[in-house]
Amino acid sequence: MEKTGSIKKVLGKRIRALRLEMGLSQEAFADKCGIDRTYMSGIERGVRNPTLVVICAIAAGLEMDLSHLFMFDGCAGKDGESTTCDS
Amino acid sequence: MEKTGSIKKVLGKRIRALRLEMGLSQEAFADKCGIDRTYMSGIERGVRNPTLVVICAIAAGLEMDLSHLFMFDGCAGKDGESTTCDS
DNA sequence: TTGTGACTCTTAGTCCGTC
DNA sequence: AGACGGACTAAGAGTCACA
Repeated sequence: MEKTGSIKKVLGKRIRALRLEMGLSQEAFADKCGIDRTYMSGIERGVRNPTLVVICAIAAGLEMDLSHLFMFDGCAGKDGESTTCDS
Repeated sequence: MEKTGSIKKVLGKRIRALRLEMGLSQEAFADKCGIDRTYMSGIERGVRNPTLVVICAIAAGLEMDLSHLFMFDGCAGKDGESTTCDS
């Protein structure tokens, strides 16, 4: 395990960007997700490796679908080419 | 934490369905993803709570994008309504 | 307002089996 | 082929004080 060293960072950046779009502080957002502030900090910085249920809670806090949360860049131009994981 | 009791089951079913589409056995697929046979069994049955990197490894094993892995049903009919987590 | 190290407790994840 | 259990090690969950 622990190839895929970057997915955590990529997701963290994505979460942070989305949080900022909502105009929430880390603390306010963490609270909304039911997660500790410092834990959220670690996730955004990509140093934590959250589990499915935590990711799901974050998606809920973002009021967003899980599939949308993982649309990092090439959201949906054609069909099958966007974020094939592991950078 | 541990609301969202069903996301694990939903994802597990999705993974199993996709694996079967590929015509792989649980063991062969687990091997392809680089994770343990029994662990994969638990994930498919929804009793395990895999981490981001494991989910990513599975997506890679499915030769599929993470965002696509989480498109459970209403893939993209309208816009914002498909799998808003936590059933 | 956020980053970070350290900490406890739980669980992710592996490996051995049996049914 | 896959469900399920036990035992184990590594790592995540969740929290704190402090910068």
